[in-house]
Amino acid sequence: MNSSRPVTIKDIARRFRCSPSTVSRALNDHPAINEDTRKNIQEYAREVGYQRNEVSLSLLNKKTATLGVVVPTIGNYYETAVIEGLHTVLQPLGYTLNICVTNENYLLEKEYLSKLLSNRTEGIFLSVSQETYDSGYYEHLENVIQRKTPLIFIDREYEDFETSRATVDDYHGAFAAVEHLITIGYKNVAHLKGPNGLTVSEQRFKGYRDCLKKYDIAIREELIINTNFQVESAIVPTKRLLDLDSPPDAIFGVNDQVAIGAMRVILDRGLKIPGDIGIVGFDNSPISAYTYPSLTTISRPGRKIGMEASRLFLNQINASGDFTHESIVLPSELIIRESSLRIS
Amino acid sequence: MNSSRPVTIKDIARRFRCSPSTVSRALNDHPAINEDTRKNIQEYAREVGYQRNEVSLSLLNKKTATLGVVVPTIGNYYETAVIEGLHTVLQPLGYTLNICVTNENYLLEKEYLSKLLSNRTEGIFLSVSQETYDSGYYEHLENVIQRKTPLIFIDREYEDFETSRATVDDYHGAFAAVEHLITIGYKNVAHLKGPNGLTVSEQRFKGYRDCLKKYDIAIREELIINTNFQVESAIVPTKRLLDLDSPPDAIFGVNDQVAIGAMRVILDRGLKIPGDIGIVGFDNSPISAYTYPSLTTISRPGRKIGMEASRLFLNQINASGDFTHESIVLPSELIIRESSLRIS
DNA sequence: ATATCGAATGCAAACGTTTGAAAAAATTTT
DNA sequence: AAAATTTTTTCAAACGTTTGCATTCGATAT
Repeated sequence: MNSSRPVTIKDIARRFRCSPSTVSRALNDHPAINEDTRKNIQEYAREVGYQRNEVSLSLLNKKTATLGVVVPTIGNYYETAVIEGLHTVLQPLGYTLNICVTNENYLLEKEYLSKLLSNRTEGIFLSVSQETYDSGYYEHLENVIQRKTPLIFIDREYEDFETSRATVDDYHGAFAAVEHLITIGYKNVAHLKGPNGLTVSEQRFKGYRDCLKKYDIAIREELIINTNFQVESAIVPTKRLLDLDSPPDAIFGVNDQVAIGAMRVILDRGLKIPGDIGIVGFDNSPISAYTYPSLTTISRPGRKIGMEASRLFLNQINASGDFTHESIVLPSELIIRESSLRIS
Repeated sequence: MNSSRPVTIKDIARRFRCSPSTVSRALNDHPAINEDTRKNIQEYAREVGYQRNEVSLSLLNKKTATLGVVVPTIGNYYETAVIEGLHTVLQPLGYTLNICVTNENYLLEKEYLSKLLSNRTEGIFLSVSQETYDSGYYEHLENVIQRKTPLIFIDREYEDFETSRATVDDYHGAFAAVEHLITIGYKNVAHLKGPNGLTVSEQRFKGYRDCLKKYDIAIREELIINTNFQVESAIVPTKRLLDLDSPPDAIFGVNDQVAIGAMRVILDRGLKIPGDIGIVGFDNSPISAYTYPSLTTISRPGRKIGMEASRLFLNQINASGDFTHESIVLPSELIIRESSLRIS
């Protein structure tokens, strides 16, 4: 078919019987170009819809103005908030964000990173996939480091790597959540944990565990059950909790989704929230304020994380020699709502 | 600093005192290359972490294997499902998806499209922003058409453009939602409408309106109030509905978020769902099955839309001359849950 | 020894753009 | 009118890779 090759600077040069350099300069308002020439060329270019081939420029300047954002999922509120934060800072600086979703899949993550490097991406924001965590392979990351492509870890990270990173203080958030439940009188706090191995899951679990320790409450293994962050994954675990001989009187969910799933099961059993069972989630997703009952939760400043991560990246590329990596940990905050208001 | 320029084919050629062509062929397993040469070069390349510069290849072949996905937002379940669908089909074919979020902003949309064209993106999936709709400007789209870059509309579209498009049957979905409410006995169905002007909003509104017509129910303007798809935006409108002299006994929300917001207000007033007021949402978002009460809704096959859109794109680029654009409309389906189970 | 052949490698152009330096053209000064 | 100066344009190289064609080098057949 009429494939209609995009018009190039050479095409325009031919049309005006001049050299490509002249056209290039004319289009870029170079002062050495005659006023008339400039006008004519610019007008013609607009007419025929000329558009600079950025690919050739990227090759020439070794700059692509493209950044990779590699995340396990974009299904949750938090991730989209992070992306929005990155976008807020970086888009105005002319960067294009290349968003890659790994679905928690190691091979896909590896492929994406390789592709980003091949495409000469100028920086990569990475929240590693669960499979990567599990497998412990990380050569694909060493590749990035070797290329000196700035790599910023978001949330999840390998402790072994020396890079900048931005995370939310999951540990203290979780601690605060559980402490809140305990101080208002709940005695048996269960935890619907995230997938094992992920920093996010483990940090929140640690917060849960250490808080119980602080209040001299023995940890009951049967009160800790895994979920996968999805609302559905909370159903069976919650039922199991309720079916225990000595069921919990409070549940700390690894995130809001899981907490909402748990609430549903509890209400279905005819139990009262927060009367019989108190619930706390994590994320402060928009919906959490409007569930019935509304959900006590821990804020998780995704947008801010994105903006901080951007800052870390910019620091790194603007560094002059004496650069050291930075670790930003943003605080998370307890937001008390109905699901944990024990009527005392 | 040590900027560590990535190693190129020329570097390798120098090292082996051979020409770049030989290196290129060796790396690509060209049969004319001596077995030893090939092995040595490949091994060395692996050692030094050589990685093909895809930018130069893009320039040479005029192929970027990159597709643009321009959407107003990625905050909702639906959009992420669409992206997942696109991804499912196109990632295995080697395409990189460049996801651009316009925040419903015309200028940003324009800028993104221009950038995608400049970067020689091979196709664009577009769900136009609200501002674009409102303003009626669409030169930025003509630009894409002129370049013959395949343009696939998702959900929202300009009727004036001749392109392929994939949409969900919002009209009949909305119709079914309202019909469901009416047939089980609700008499005064309100509608929390989406922003004016958007296809999605208007189609659902039309479904609402036409269904009332079918059952000879007069349309009461005061029962139709705008929201912006966000859960918060349903609060004030719902209160206004409940404060009417003759309040509705059912509400059809433009999406699940809005419906959930409405439910919350209604429950806060001490009214029963579905006893006093029936609720139907739209999207069948994961959370809708686990709200309390669970939400009757209309399914919206985002993943499928993404896959269909991919198919349309592939059809277009593989077409041999006699290509005509296609419009796919996927059905949406009523999913009955507790929020509309009137106890009769 | 020479022609013939096959294998292995090199040359050069191409993709589209920018840019320093050189060249050409136009203008001003002497 | 020639020289000097300024303005405008062109040349050529560069970015990294691929690829058709030519070349080189041995080896084999005559």
